[in-house]
Amino acid sequence: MGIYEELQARGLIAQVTDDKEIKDLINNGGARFYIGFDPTADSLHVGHFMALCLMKRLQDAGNKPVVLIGGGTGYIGDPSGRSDMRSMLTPEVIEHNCQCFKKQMEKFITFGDNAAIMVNNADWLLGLNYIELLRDVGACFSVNNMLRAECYKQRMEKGLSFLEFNYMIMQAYDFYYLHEKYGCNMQFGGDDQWSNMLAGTELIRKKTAQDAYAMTITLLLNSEGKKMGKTAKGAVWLDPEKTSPYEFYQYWRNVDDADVMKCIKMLTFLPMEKIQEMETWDDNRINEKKEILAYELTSLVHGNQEAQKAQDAARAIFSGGGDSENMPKAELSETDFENGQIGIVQLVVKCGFAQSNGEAKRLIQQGGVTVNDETVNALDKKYSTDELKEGLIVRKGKKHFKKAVLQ
RNA sequence: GGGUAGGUGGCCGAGUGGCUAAAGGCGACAGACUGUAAAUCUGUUCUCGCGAGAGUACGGUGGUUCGAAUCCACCCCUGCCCA
Repeated sequence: MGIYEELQARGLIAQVTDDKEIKDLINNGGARFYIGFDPTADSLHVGHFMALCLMKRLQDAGNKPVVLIGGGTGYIGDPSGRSDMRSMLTPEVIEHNCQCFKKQMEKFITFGDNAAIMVNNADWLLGLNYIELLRDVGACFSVNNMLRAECYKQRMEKGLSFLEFNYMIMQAYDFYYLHEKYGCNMQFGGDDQWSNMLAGTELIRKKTAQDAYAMTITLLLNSEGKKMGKTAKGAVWLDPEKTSPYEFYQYWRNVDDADVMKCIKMLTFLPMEKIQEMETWDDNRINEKKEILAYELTSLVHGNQEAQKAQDAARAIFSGGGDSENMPKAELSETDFENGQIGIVQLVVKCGFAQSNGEAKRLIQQGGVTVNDETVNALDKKYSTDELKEGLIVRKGKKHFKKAVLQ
């Protein structure tokens, strides 16, 4: 089974410009492909993770990846798949984000002379001359066609600035540039990128009369049709400082029943035979599947050790074992105490279970807070430094645990 | 540039001088039920305060008024129509 067939079997392929050519290209390791990442935040998230996995799969199959960091396109902001206007990022923020991306990716993909390379489109976009670009590239685009693109249609009602409208041209130019400079013949991306990617293949055809290809991967949607990888607090990040390995594990451990197999197929590197076998499993093994999913992904992102720790912690907490060793910790300092005591409200806030005192109080009043397995009802309940030195297991609701410890 | 409709809490959206910290819905959080699932039901959902209460808030800045999300002026942003 070639890589193309594997991607297909995993349900990853959404749209392709030419399935025969692409199959041929990637199955034989003939693709020099690129995927772009816009530096809109200081860490990669699950959406990027899918793209990175795809990159890894293709690299393993002998293809050469080009990681494109959108240091230049970040100045514009992609309107695709968004109903609202993007806020403009400052140059400092963009630069910072680029650096963060780079660090995280280096852990993931093999870079080197004969392996993947990383480029930043700021290097060629920022110095462009407007008039030259208009004559050189702008002439190749039909506004009529652009307006017909799905990604803009949705924005026609809400408003689309010229700045954002140009994103497609910049992305197309990237593809053209990489094609010329690095012989890049393919682009991959999320399905919401389809219009932008097509624009690139067309630009290359017009400028060079050569063919280039594009393929999009299915967006990871849950059974309700919403993008996965989002929590109440925002995205699920790959940076352990922003989303701890335990939280990361728990996110996947808690996906809907209906989404488990899809996630395993699309995100993990488990061999297809194993996955096919899992699909025949009895319904009552659903939790086993979820554990596998969570473990596999945590291990990919944070390493085996962290994955094991997260799994141990989760098992200890939910199956009643007493081991609180690997439980996420909330570390307190002497300054959190008053007269050698800390109130339950402060404790809940310190654990990150509530944003404000008021929220913490509501939680307590609703019976949502448990300390060492005892529901706390009294708002004025206090704990001593001695108790905190021992460590208290604070629980919010059923699933959120922290071990509060005084250092 | 001209005309016109708008900008309200995380989102959608009502409100058009005091009874409005602002209906309703969605989302989120908690409780019950469960399998750390879904669905359902109940409660909560700006900040501080045990509480009475106080503070901040309806694009921005000023103003009118005892009192403004609501009225006026100017500004910023968005849709639509005309140029």
